Amino acid sequence: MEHKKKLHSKDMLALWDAMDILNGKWKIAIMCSLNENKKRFKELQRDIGRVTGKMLSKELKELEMNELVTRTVFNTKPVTVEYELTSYGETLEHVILELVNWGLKHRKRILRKQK
Amino acid sequence: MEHKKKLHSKDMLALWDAMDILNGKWKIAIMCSLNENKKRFKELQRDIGRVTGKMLSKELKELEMNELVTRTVFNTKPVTVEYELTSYGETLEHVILELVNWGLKHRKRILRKQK
DNA sequence: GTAACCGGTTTACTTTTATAAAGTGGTTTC
DNA sequence: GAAACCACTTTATAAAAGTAAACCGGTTAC
Repeated sequence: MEHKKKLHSKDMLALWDAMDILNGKWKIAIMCSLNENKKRFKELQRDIGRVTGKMLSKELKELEMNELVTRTVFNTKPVTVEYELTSYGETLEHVILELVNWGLKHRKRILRKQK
Repeated sequence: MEHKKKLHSKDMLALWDAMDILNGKWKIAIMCSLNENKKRFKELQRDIGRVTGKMLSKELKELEMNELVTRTVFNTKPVTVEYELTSYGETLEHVILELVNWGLKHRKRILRKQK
């Protein structure tokens, strides 16, 4: 019976936290869009497509709460609101790239099977 | 206006795939438990705790479908069923560790704020 | 003055996810 | 023969997540 390292409960909590923060249908799409460059509300909505105002607003609030995104209001008329990925938000890049890498391998694997 | 690399739609699909596979309240817990060593249904249930039979069975089926876990039935009486992480399942370790690392940093950050 | 854009919020609804508890068919233990 | 374990499945319900569409106050363009 081979034994590999078991994650401590502290690690498990950290894992839940990370998953929790990434959870939500549009969060990753939002961060990927903002990683390109900062955007306004409607710009984000057009860029992501299919997302409703309600969902975009909800997920942006959650990202803001976790300090992954900043929201800046300018006193133009009509008001301009800019969303930007924080430097802290950028630290998620490694995680996201790992997910992309694994996902790409997974897709290749699936395609091989279908032939 | 600084431009960073934008993820291609292919990468975005891969990202959705990966998130999709990790999605579900107990999936990561199951894989972490099985990473330690293979286990039977009730062993898993006791190890994870709080998970209902229905959920465990559902999530195991999904993991099996994605070939991350194998299910082996032995003709003992009563039947023995063993779940084991596949070598493919083990390739998720990098992803999981990235998530753990980020989560740990995140928790430290939160604690600093609370002082 | 009316249509359209901005950055949302509200309402009403559907879908998905998760829970708790009981049941199933078989086996072993006493 | 009663209780308990195994690996589940079924039923019924509740909570969470997501959607579609209308609405809001304000501003600008025609």
